[in-house]
Amino acid sequence: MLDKLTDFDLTRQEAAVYLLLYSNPDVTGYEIAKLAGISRSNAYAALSSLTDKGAARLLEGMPNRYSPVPADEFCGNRIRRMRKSMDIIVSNMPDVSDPLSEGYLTIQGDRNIIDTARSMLLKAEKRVYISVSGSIIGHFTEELCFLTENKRKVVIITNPPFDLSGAIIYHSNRQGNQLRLITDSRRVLTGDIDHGKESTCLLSGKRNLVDVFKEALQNEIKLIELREK
Amino acid sequence: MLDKLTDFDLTRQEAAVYLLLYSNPDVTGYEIAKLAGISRSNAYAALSSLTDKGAARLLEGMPNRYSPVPADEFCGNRIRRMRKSMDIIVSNMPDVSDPLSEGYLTIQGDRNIIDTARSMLLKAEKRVYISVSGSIIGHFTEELCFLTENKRKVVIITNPPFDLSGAIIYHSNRQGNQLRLITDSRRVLTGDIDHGKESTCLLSGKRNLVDVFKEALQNEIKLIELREK
DNA sequence: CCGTAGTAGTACTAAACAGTAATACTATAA
DNA sequence: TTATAGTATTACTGTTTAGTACTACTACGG
Repeated sequence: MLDKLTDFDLTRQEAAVYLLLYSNPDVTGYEIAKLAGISRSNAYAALSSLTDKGAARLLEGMPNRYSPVPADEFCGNRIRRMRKSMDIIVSNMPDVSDPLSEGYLTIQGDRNIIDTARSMLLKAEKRVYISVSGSIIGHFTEELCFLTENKRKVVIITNPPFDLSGAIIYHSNRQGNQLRLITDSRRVLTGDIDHGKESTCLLSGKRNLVDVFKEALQNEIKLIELREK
Repeated sequence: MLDKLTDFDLTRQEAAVYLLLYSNPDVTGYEIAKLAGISRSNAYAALSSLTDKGAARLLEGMPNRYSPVPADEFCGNRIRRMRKSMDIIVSNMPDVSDPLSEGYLTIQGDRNIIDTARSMLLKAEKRVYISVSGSIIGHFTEELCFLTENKRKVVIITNPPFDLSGAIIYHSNRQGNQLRLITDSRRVLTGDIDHGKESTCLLSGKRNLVDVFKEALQNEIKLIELREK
């Protein structure tokens, strides 16, 4: 929980104080210091900072008391502000040329790989082939639904149980943690995944590489079909 | 622009490097150091960090080259992650008791005041009275639209020109930067605004205070109506 | 072949700043 | 006298920024 709150620009101590406010609304700085086991100077500093950041409210009086701003409100405000910043950034950025047809980009870490795959899926215009284990496919449920709802051809190879209305699904008792994703026969993302920060994938738009992986996936599908007879 | 990017967990140096990648895709760390006027050790550190954070991609080769992740993708990923964190935080938080009927909360800073007002507006179930200058009313356009679309009674007192379909609007050549907001005859937010961090407002649910401000607003409306005859 | 210049990358040190931890002090209320 | 309330200050640790030093490689001219 503290970690999640640090995503919203709070220091660990501020996050701890915020959580304390939640279970003890209308407290004084002195009480917070005692509850948190931190010095009063830090408690007052944290409360002041929380108030500035819109996570707490001051009930002025003698003594001053503090209340938390509801988490959905505080977090929602922060996210909305970031959306605005994003709009400003995106509208001020030039278009970036697409490097994918020139070579091979290395994507490291599960998080970045999953983010990259999501982005590819959302930008797909015609068809998508994805082959990945059951533990990973769940990350893409929303994007795959979006695609099937928008009449893209979606072919999925994964472990049972997995179902998705509108998609063509091949069940395979695949071992190992490999990801293969092809979108619009133009981009491929492939490599190992589910190894935390150590996962490494390759992202490319090179036509020959795409063709090689398309053929590999088609062969995988044929083998599954043969096995089902 | 650097400031906006620091909202997305980049240091200022990383943000500067990211912007450089945008105008110079497929560069080496050595080139980045020269363009940014920073030491090569910092350039490599920044590029490594940007790659970890999902803002840049590595084109492995001799030498290594780097490309930016498109800003909408990078920022979108970050915001999505924060939404997830928000969901976790919100679902793990107990309901917080409402302190508003007990006293007077102090809200400081334009940003927090506007955020608080937005929250009050979105939670309004029946009617809203708001009196504020034209330079501020624009912050609430979206929320006010939402209210009128959802059949809440919305009464607005502000400077011309301002219009909103479905709301009752009284034009007033008001001076000074005062905000008065009453929602559902139960909550009031009032004080000065448009003074940056120095603005201070009071937020309360005390019935007598709400009644006093309701009467004050009704009087303001009567005066405007008389003037228009 | 050697020397020079430029490129590529990493290891290390240092200053400034931020976050955390703590002490000391003043003032007030119970 | 004790507890509460709040601020000022110092110290330590970690991060960010700035920089130096070093090794290794490539290209080019003499």
